[in-house]
Amino acid sequence: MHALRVCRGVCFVKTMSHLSSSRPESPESAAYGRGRRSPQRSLIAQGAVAFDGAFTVDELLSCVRESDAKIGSATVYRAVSAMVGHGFLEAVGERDGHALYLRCTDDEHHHHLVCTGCGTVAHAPCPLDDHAIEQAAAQGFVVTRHEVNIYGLCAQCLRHGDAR
Amino acid sequence: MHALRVCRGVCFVKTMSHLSSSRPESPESAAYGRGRRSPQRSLIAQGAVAFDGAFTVDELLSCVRESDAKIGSATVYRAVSAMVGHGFLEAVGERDGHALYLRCTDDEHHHHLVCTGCGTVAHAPCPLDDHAIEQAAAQGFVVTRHEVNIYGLCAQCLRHGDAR
DNA sequence: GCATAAGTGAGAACCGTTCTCAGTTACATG
DNA sequence: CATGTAACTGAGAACGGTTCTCACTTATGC
Repeated sequence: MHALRVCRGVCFVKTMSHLSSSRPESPESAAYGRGRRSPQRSLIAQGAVAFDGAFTVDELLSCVRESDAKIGSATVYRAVSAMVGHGFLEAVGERDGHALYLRCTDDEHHHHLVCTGCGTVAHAPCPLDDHAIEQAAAQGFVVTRHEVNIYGLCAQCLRHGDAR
Repeated sequence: MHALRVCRGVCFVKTMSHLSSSRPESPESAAYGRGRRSPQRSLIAQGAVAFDGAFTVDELLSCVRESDAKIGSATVYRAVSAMVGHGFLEAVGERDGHALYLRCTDDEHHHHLVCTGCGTVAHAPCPLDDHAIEQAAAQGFVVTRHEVNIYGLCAQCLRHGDAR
């Protein structure tokens, strides 16, 4: 696998042998399920894993283009939406009108606190506790879906004052 | 222009004498602050108040067009964003890619549970309690902004099964 | 191999929203 | 009341992130 370069402070040189390809239980099957494998989708999954914070499709695209300059944006959009569909990626809000995505390996349900400076992510417990759900029920509602997007600044960005 | 949807069951015929106009402390000053009054903005504020749930700009536009067929969509977008700026309206998520807005008179900080069937809204306490903020701080973050969008079905829509 | 269905790349289309621009109008001021 | 001016309006163009289309390629099961 070719070394992909830095994307938003993420060093991409980590060896990713565990992602190599066509192995029955590779992370790629986690990313795309029973879908077909392609070199492009491999690169895209690797790119997603290499970020250790939230990223936009644009950022992922630039990352991936360092390895394959001809990759199309539609391909990345399709791959991202497939990965979201398989629970490999998660949507975590937006920045300047661009959707933010995140690879999170923690299985337990929780939310994310995204640094608007650098995309670094911290975990936040799901605030929709029993009390909140009961309260909704008391008003006759059944909760079907919720989004909790929390934005802030990480310690490092606070020091440098580079909020976005 | 784009397909306009039915006014989501809100009847606009309610008399709104309290909103009439040019009164020093009318709700319109709450809607637009020190901005100039215009018949269009009056209608738009009245329309926003007439909905008793969440609505999209499109829906508000159709509503307002029943009183003034020539009103432009840009005018409604501008008025809505002015009202959001003055805290008269609140953004409460989206439905099918259309932003949802809400007139909420409760001053205390809280969130909203939007029925995806009819737009009816229930209150939900802000889940970002001290514990969550402390937990963020422990990870070096300062929280600057949060969005909590909760979607569900109200009792009535549950009965009729008309989820969207 | 071979068939075929899934994936790809380029670029057009989509569509909610914002911008531009010329015309109108509310309103402060005298 | 007249007047100046800055805010507002309406029409339509532009914007921009995302999705769709279509012809082509290719992974994969048989």
